[in-house]
Amino acid sequence: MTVITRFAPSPTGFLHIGGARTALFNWLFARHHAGKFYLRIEDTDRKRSTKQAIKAITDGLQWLGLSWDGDEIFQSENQERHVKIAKILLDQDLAYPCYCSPNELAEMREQARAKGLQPRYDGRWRDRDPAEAPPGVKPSIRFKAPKDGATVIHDSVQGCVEVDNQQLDDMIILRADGTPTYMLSVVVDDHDMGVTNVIRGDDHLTNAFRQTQLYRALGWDEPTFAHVPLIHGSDGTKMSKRHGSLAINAYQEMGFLPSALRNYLLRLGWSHGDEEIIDTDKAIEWFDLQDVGRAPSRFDYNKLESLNGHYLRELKDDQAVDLIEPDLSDRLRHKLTEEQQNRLHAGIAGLKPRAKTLVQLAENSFFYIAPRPINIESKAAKFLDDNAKAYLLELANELQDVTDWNKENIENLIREFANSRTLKLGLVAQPLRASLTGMTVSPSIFEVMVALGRFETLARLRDL
RNA sequence: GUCCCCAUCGUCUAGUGGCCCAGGACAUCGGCCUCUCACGCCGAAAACGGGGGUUCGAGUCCCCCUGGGGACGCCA
Repeated sequence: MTVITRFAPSPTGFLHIGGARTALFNWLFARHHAGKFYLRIEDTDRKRSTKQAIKAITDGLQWLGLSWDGDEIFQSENQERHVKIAKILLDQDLAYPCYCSPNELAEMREQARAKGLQPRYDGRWRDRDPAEAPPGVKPSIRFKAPKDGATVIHDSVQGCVEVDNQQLDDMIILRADGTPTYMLSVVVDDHDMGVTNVIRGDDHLTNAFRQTQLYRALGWDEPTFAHVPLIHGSDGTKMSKRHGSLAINAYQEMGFLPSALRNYLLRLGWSHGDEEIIDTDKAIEWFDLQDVGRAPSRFDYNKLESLNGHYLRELKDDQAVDLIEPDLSDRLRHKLTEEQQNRLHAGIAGLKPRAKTLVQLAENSFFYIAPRPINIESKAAKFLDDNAKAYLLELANELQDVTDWNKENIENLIREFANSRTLKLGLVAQPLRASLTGMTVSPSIFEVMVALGRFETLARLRDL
């Protein structure tokens, strides 16, 4: 049997970090088993679903590199089918109309809570003659859930979990306006799509029991469930839009790489021995639901950053330049000239290990393309007193005559220059760095000079 | 409140009864490298929530407590 998974977000907001991990796990599981991974947009709540949210979700998945099979599926398009199934349940006396008003229900819940019971529907219309229905009230349709015994699920992550059927009330499957509810729609769609493994957040665990009852009532095979623990914010509670969880594109804007985010998310709740750096091929090869932990985890920005630094260093020089070029030309407010691109390509290798994010990489490389005279940070300016400026000018004159402008020659000349004046190398290098980069921190100053080229180097020195 | 789930360094985790006076990674703190800062390398500090069992032996199994989380919608 081919494995079929699905990611089923509701388009009421952006794709956040928890959703992204759920999608990743579904994707990984399907790819590992050479199965299918579908995207189903759960847009049955038309009031809250938006086009922007759908786009944010698909863009986010694409950016993360999680490609789904076939076209995305819109749950709202299957409504007729959902209603049809509800009718079948009704015909088979597995569902019934309920004429309770929302107020009545609220009261019921309140009373149950007061008595220390789980707030739930008491089933008052379950066996009542519909002839007693109050006039003019459209009923909702409720599923006739088993009253005795217990429902057990064998969850790939949570193991064997059992709940007393008394805890589960008769859920609404069709609203008073005739539209299907989530609980019905998921079951029907998952069945119709042939979903074999439902991998989703832990917050759905209790739903799994109700859904299981529905599968059984319908005589359908149940999928295997896998409820993955949630990702918590730094305070240890569920992440939400107002609480620590950012849209996936926020991570993109902060300069994170999809590869880093995938690796990070994978290791949050899943492990493979002591492995930390896991590329996507390895992830597909190793991923298994058995290795997903049962405890919730907290989001750790530092670790993400560290991983990002790793993947940044692994980038080919050309790729790295391509990735920061849009940012750079924004700062410049024009496209990069060929000369600027050349300097970047020459300097990028020295820049990569010094950045954790693309944003930092762009920031740190700006000095290469900055128009003269370059801006000198105040901390850097402190290195440029009159004394320093004087010997920097002398140095410029010596540099002018270097026959072959390469790192070795430049370094030799500068070391010799410092030696002859009994200056420590740092006393020359720091002012040099300040005048050439405008900063106190940069890659090796000799590399910088090579990347800048002789003309620009001398010009910057003489700008002082 | 009721039900369900969870519990190893600050964080993510390894650990499936003896290999663990608990290993890795991030972060932290030292050191090396060194023209600055990173990278890299070396090293340090840092955890099995508590109490009962079971067993020759428990981080690993059972029970209780405590703590945390999630679910209890005509939302998904």
